[in-house]
Amino acid sequence: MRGSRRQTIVDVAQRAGVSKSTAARALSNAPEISTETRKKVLEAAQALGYERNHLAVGMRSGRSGMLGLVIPDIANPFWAEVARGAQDRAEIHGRALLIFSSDWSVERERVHLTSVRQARVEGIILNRVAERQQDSRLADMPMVMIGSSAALFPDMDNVGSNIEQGVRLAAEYLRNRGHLQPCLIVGPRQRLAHSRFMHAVGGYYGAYGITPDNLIVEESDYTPESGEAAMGRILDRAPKRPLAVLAVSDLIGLGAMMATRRRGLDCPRDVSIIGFDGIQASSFSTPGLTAVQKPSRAIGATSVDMLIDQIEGRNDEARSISLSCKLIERGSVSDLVRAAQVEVA
Amino acid sequence: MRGSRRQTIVDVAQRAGVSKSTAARALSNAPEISTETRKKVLEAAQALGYERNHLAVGMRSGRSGMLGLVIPDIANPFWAEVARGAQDRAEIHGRALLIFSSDWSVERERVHLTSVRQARVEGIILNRVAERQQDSRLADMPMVMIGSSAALFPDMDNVGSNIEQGVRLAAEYLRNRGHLQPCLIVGPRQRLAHSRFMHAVGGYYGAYGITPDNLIVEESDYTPESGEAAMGRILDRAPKRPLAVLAVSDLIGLGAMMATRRRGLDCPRDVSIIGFDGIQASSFSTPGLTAVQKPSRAIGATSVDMLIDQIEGRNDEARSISLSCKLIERGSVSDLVRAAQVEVA
DNA sequence: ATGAAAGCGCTAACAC
DNA sequence: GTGTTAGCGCTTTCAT
Repeated sequence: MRGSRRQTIVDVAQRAGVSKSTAARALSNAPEISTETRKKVLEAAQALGYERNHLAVGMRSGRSGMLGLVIPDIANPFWAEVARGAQDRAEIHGRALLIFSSDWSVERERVHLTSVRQARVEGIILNRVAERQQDSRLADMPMVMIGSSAALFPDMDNVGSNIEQGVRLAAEYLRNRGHLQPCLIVGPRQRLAHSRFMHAVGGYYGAYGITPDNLIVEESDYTPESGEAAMGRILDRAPKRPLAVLAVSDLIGLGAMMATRRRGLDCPRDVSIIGFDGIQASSFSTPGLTAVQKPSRAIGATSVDMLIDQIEGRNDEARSISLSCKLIERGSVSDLVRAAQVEVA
Repeated sequence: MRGSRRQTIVDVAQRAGVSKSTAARALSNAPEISTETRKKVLEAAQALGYERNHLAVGMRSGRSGMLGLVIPDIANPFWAEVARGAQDRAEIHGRALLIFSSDWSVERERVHLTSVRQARVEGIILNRVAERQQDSRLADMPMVMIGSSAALFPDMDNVGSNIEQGVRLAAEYLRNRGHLQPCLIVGPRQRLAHSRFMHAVGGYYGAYGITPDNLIVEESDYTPESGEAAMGRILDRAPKRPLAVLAVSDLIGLGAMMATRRRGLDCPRDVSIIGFDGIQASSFSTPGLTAVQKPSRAIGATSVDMLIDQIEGRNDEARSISLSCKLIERGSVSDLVRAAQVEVA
């Protein structure tokens, strides 16, 4: 059989002594077929080493068996986790995943979106970099938005982490340990994730009469290097110690920790840091980075489930799912309250 | 145009006032077409919002525009980097990437291999988990093997890191700093990567009259937890301090560092550790993990280039490319030699 | 340089 | 329950 031409359904049908369509029915587990015929066909397929041509299937039936996933960067630990969750789930639904990294570039995102559509994926899961108003070309096929940009598309299915709850988790944790007014290291200001984060922060601290203007805020890219630089600026601006920092991502928080050390300061004694992501790398620093963990894998898995629902025509109107965050306590935040009590005693 | 049926090449041809085939030629940049006609067709396509159906293209031409990538785990930092390298390169060649995680399971690998073949990818890049003798079904399409398993397929294109050179880099570095006989934490013994690693180790140390039997060796999975356990066993077996450990992966090395700390020992003073991977997470530990860095992205990129060469019919016989490793010096290895000199002085 | 026609491998109506 | 037939949208001879 090696080296010979690829077997088609016709070959299988011939060998099984049935018609093309009967073979097709047997191969696709159609119900209206006799057990005996099915067995014959399956045996023939097996013997021939037949492998269904999904291009042909997709062409005829409209079901290509593929889903598109367009994210900023597959090499970023957070997005890699999301991708893994999506992959596992897609496998369960019998779908393959076409994955693209837009690298936070609007232009690359556009190109990739075109690619997935041309590949005739059945649906697209997208973390949108271009956060402008809705692009009409996005509307005409099953699609699920993931991450913060989802808010811009209220009429679309979307799934993300519950930022409000996550921020509350972090802020409460800080507050319970005596850090009432943490500094913030936020992401790029033009990104939607930034306003969502600030809104959540404002919501929490507003109740305590603190507005974001009262807080020291520095901006950073989602890299440790940039986080380190931002922390440097905070240290310049805020000579008071001890001090606490809430970083919008773990990588940034980790960078902040390096800056702290580089200045001869100790984390958590002089500087407390809390991250936002919950990636594995944060468990390796000393101290480990206490962080709010986003439900990365679940986001990937859920987005696929929602997409399949759309594809199969269940789910009439747009759903918005927001998955809870968890706090991973490690050692990067000091407990000022306990310290004070000990001192008194 | 919204909501209406998807535009086909026939629609484009009609609007441009040419035949289907002329439109097809214009759209695929065929040379034998007048500039004027091409322009007309392109405009029509643009106006209609036409998007080429790659399923149909693939079906007719045999070029689906897709490549398959089957790796152990996209959420593993090393493999995520490989995937990113492959992705960027695939984009350049106008190909999309179908990515699967086998999770080190032979069964899942088999299933995924079937999936990519059914999707009619033009070629497959594979890190083989099942390391038995050659599977005949792998031979009949363009394929490049990546990682250590490649050695089992001498008649296939393959690309990986130069383990011998990497081990030499690590061993030499250790030796120069007075660590003449490091302990080893190796990966699962049944995996081919293990024998390759041990062979390289044997090659280096043989020259110094040291056989692997003289070395303390512990086995570990590619996780920090498992590495931590393995380090615990080493510490039990080897009471002598200071001591050096060469770990076969960064995640394992990082785990070893945690075990060291947990025992109240100091890295690098009591225990020196060197890793093998060069992932970002290793830069966050204290001390940072000195490690041999494998050329992960380059492996991904090169594998795609080789695959495209195969697909396009260049490259008659199997090539084996092995990319050099680099040493990333951080702080996890002590310098016994200098320490001794200082003492003397 | 362009058009007509065939057909890639499959599924979905429609017969029987 | 099974066979027949007609395409899905495109590329590719083969004419012209």
